[in-house]
Amino acid sequence: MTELSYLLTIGEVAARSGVATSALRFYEEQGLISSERTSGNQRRYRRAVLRRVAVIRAAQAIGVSLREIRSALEKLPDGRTPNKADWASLSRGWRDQLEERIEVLEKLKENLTGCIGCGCLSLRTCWLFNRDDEVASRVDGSLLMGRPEAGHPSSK
Amino acid sequence: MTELSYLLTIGEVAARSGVATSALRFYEEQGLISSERTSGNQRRYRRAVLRRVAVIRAAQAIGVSLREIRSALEKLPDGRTPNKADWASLSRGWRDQLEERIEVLEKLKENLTGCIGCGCLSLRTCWLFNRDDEVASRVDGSLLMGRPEAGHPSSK
DNA sequence: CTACAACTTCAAGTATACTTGAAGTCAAGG
DNA sequence: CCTTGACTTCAAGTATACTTGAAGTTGTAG
Repeated sequence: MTELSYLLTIGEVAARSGVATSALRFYEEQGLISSERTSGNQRRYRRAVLRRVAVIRAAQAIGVSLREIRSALEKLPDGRTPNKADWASLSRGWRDQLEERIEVLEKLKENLTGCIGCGCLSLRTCWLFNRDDEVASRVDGSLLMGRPEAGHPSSK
Repeated sequence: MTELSYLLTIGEVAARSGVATSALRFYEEQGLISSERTSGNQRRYRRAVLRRVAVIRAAQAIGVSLREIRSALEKLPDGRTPNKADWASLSRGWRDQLEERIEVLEKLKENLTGCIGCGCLSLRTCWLFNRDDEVASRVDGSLLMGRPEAGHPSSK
């Protein structure tokens, strides 16, 4: 059951995943990945960690925070590396976020393009130049979200 | 030329733009917006600031940093609020970023969907489960970027 | 066996984008 | 005039996601 083959050093994982060693240690500290130790206390990773790191980076690209990623990974029975079925269920949830995110950006793109293309900047049709009052409350709400990261807890 | 009408207080701008007063002061500190002062040292904004704030929030939604937004706005002759033509040139540049961003996310979505739909997780076709070596260097490069915000200056 | 790269921990630093709090001032209604 | 909410500045705090540096240890090639 357990992988017998070759355990990877942190440097190898870094090289193969493209993630800095400091980031890998950070992920471990945050409970996103795990490792075994040699008698001399050095980390040794199972190959599966590469998949796990890939999943983490993919989720990050979607805009999922490390906290959320950890939660999602923790929900896997016995915290194993996502297999086919696990990944399917993980990605289903994240895909919704991703789709929403894409939609927002597409909408924004349409607006940008529209504003340029049709010369609509008559303060009549362009949302950017015509959102003074009614639209105001929507700004924090959903339209301009996309990044729940730094700062703005949306006027908590 | 100059708008005569009614100057807005910071509270009014906050209410109408949906941006907190603290954020507005921060934007001013960062040179993104400007204001006049009353004899009693309180800020008074021209209505045009609402457009400018909208532009800022839109750009942020695309993923442009405040630093970059400021640079872009500074390039406008005499630092005025973007009018039709200005906004066209601003958005042209940002639209490219936006399109790239959308493309990355679309690609990721295809991968997620594909992985779920076709049961391709044979470690053969799925990029997520098959990127160990060759793909590694691409991770920081472009594929998983999208957010140059917090932290990762990509192994500076 | 020795050199040296790669590893270890831990504290502190960095960057972005704000928010919060303290202490005080201003403006407008009653 | 007085109250009160909105405003002022400035320093410090918050959150995320890491990176950097110091000081010491390990693993392996020669």
